[in-house]
Amino acid sequence: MRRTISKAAKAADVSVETIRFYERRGLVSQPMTPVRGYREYDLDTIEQIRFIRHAQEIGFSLSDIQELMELRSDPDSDCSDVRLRAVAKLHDVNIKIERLLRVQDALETLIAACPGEGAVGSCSILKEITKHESRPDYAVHSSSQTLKRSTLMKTTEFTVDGMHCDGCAKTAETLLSAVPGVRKAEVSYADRHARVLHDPDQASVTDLYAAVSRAGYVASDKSE
Amino acid sequence: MRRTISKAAKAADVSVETIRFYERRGLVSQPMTPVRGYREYDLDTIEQIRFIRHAQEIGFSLSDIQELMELRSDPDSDCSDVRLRAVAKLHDVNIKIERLLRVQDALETLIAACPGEGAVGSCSILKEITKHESRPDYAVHSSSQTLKRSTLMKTTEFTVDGMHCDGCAKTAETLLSAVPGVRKAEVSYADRHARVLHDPDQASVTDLYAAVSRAGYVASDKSE
DNA sequence: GTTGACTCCGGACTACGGTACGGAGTGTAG
DNA sequence: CTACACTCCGTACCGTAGTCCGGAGTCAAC
Repeated sequence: MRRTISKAAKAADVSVETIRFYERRGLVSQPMTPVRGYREYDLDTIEQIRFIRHAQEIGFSLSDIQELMELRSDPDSDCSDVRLRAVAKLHDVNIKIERLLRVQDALETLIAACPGEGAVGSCSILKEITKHESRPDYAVHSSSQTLKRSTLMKTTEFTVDGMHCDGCAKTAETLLSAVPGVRKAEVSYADRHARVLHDPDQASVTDLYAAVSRAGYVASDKSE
Repeated sequence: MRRTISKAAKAADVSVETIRFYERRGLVSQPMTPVRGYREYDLDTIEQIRFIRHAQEIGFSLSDIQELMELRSDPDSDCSDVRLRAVAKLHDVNIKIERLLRVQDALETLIAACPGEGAVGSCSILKEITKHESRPDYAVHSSSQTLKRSTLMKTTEFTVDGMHCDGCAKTAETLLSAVPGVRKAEVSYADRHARVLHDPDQASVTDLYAAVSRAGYVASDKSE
């Protein structure tokens, strides 16, 4: 029995439409054997689809996954490229978690303060939302952030431990560059050393330390 | 100077298009004074827009906010309705946080295991994603979940403390009903008592306890 | 040889929260 | 009085990850 699309879908635990969608997006290669108009699927394709679902589960978008798959099939690409993407994704996830924790906190506070009965006019939750002042954390359209750009740049140097190759150093550089306010970042694996040009008002030294520790490295003052 | 839409937008810190979008959605009332074709905005409308943005920050969707605003302007509605929505939203947020924490954990494990260099062929991250088995938590298209429906229902009764009105009881009921596997939930404020009809395979007693504790109430075995 | 299940394919639709565009009218400063 | 900024309105579009639809072709069993 030939493995047509619905068998493949069952095997990979997705819907037929999903496979077709992945094909359209170029995520999985269309099988090149349209025998009499029907395509046949090999185990390789099913493996690809499984890979996609697993990568999705750990937070990668379909575009990310496309890149990962290209890396996987390109013999010139390095494992550090993959690692870099994973670290970047972890970074995104951490940011999302932090934001949600703040939201959780706000909601819990609101709920705790609410008597749970009475007229809406005296509802403490609605009152709180109405009067609540936006904290800078939340500001999306804050014009001050985009305007304040004329501050002095500063170079900070520190020690980074826990790296075991040049790839790690590159990872750390990328993470540091991603911190808002960082203009330039150089990290040396051999010297266990980082040099960062940044606006201290936007990116504090603590922020820099946090960025490298996100990848599992340990930052410390170079004098230590 | 009359307050036209761009002034209102600046005052509420949103874009003109956003205000127009809210108007189309019926989120803010269109000012009824189109003097010579131009609409004028009063402070009330700006207050409404601010309310929307604040509510968004704590996780409410525009549809939620529409409901909240209707509640706010309806003298018959009760504060418990608002509380209910906040609790439901907190519930959503908690679920999102849990999911992200699992993702965070998975990524951290992957990154920690990665040497950070070498050919992609030997990349531990890609290997791990490829072989990784879906845990039931993650399963989205799991057919077993939708098919397994013929199990026996069971009624569980327990004590709920910490409620201070009938609204609280209603909140608890809603939360319990939202637990997958729960068919029916009754909570009495007067008796501090809950009676839940559920599929014990899908919704354990622990799940039920967790649901009510999410709203700040305390569940315990009725015999205690 | 016909019925029913399956496949092919493109295109439209879902939810969410906006953003962008184009043509016409209006307000105001120089 | 003219240029430019602003406003009105409807409509189309962005990204994300699919889902659904309809017409046409195909496969296998009865």
